[in-house]
Amino acid sequence: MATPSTAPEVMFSLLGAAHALEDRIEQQLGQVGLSMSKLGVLTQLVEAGEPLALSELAARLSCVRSNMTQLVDRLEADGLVRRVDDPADRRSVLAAVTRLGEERQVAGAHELAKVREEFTAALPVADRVALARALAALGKG
Amino acid sequence: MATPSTAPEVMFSLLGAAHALEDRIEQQLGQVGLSMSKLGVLTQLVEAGEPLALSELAARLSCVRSNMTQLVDRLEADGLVRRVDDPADRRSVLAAVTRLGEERQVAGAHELAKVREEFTAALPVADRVALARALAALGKG
DNA sequence: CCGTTATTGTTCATATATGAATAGTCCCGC
DNA sequence: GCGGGACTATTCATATATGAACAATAACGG
Repeated sequence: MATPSTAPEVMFSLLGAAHALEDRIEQQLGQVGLSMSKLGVLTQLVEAGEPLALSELAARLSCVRSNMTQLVDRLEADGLVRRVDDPADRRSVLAAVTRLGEERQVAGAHELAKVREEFTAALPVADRVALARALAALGKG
Repeated sequence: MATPSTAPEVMFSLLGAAHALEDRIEQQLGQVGLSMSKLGVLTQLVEAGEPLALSELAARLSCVRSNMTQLVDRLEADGLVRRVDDPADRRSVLAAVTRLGEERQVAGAHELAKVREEFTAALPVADRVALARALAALGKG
């Protein structure tokens, strides 16, 4: 017989594991004065290699625009990003990463890589493959 | 050769899947005027069968006490919970579930069960077992 | 062209969460 | 007994997130 009683438990295990992982990432990023949200914005800007509209950032990071307004407010207060007028569209406001922002992004990515290594180390290869497959199945469903 | 490039991806897949699942749960609970947090408190109170101190609730739900203060504020405003003095300890404040709160807890648990069924249906048995094993490995690490 | 529609960022209200600071209360060692 | 340390809930500041309402601007159809 299978283990029917594990079904509900697994869902909560998934939520719990993700929560713990998030806490771990936030803690690690906190060491360089970043959060997952802030690093996400900086990384998008660095990868794009040019200023992006707040609207575009919100779309890429899957959040609403009002959230990006506040996030960029805080990043600007931190000196990691600058608001720039969009010459092509007067409605639009672009976020440009600063020199300090670029440096911080590198530092943040490094901290994130550490957590990724921890994660990988804690998970035997067979389990990692199985986890990937299971999550893929969930994503399709 | 293994698939080294999947390692980082899996970590983010896990976060993404958990995020999507949480959104789904919140959406479903929203139909009966609840959130995960609120349902968590109500369920603890119903299962305990007696009023619990806010401190105890915070411990059981793994959050800080100031969060519980606010959560119980909102639950009280919703009429789902009542603050009661603890006769045995004047520092303590107990949360007592109301009749309406009990009814709502049942409704919320029902909505949650629906999501659990969806979850189970989206995940082939083999994947569910593999997922459980992988999450267990993560928890131990 | 010009009016309708869509888009953009911001503001506000709200929900959830943390952590520091505070006031009240309890309890233990002496 | 009582004084100091531990525990209680609350308040405040802050971070993150959503969604509604709004003003400015763009874009498009006729």
